[in-house]
Amino acid sequence: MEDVIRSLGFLCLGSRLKRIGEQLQADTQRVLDRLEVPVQSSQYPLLAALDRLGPLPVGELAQALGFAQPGITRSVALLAELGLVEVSQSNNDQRRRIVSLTRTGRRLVDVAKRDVWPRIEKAVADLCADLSGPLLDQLAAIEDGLAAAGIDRRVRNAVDCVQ
Amino acid sequence: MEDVIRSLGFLCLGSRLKRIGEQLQADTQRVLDRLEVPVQSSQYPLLAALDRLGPLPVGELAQALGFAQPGITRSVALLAELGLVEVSQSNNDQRRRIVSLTRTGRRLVDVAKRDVWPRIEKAVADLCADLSGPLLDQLAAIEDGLAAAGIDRRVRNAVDCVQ
DNA sequence: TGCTGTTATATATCATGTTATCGTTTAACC
DNA sequence: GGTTAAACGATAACATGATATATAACAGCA
Repeated sequence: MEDVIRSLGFLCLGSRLKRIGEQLQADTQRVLDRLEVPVQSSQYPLLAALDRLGPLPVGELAQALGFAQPGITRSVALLAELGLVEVSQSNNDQRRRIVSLTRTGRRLVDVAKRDVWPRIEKAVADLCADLSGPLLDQLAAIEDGLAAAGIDRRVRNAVDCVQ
Repeated sequence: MEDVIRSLGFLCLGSRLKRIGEQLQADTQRVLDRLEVPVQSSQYPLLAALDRLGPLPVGELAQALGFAQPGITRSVALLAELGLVEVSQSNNDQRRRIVSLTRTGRRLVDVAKRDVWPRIEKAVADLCADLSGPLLDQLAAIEDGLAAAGIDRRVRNAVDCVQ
């Protein structure tokens, strides 16, 4: 059956990018599920931002991640519920709420940086390794590659290899 | 301020693709809003699929578009409410519900194909025209291009040019 | 000092994708 | 032919993005 989104080319590029992005997130989620980490894959960018940049107020976190502020507020509330981040009032400006990693969050990030993120990054990099040429061709190659073996399977294969 | 998603490269490729896709859809939506077309940009792929492939049951529509079936069921209900598609029972299989364009839907698609889609496609194609090289570089160029002038502005410029 | 406008965050609501599951219809097989 | 399995689509519940707007705190100036 014809893949209409693919056939339509540039006209539906937005839908297509979202579709690929969602598959990547879902695959990554399966990797995390197997490792029994209690965080959704979509929350990791926020943790990584705090790791890289240190404690930040909500607005700057939104800016650093390129998402709208209400989404960040929600993510922060969720991660605070899990005990991974905490929020403190700014001293000199009562409006600002500074988000920082808790001790638990710090530990999770350190473990992830050491054991998990490199594997995922490598699997995605492999998927995109030999790509060249026009964008639409590269996207098609990624879709085909994911259909052949998702990120979770690529990570698992690499892990199995080590063991 | 550092763009963390961009800095993380392949690790956050999923989030990044979704982010770009959403901006493209939002820009396209603004073009449609100006033209006072009563359909969300994300519904056009479904209409285009019916246009290309003819009447289809829900499941095959989902397959052709590469989305999960419940999303298609919802979109079809929405477009039926707007009078753009209609649903009829299959003769030989009472489970299948065949979706087809109504006369109004047909007219909308014909107008869009003639007047709207080519402009959007051209604006997106221009945005991606000179790209080459590794995927992440191309994505960065697209993000920069969209920040400089979104799809809606590129379409408007082209239209203004004609007038 | 008190009014006014701006900024930072929270909340409400919507859009659009997902998985899991249910009821109905069909098909397969003894 | 009747039981069992599979297929189709609807529904429920959730995830994660958006926009619009309300609330509270700050800043500037008469």
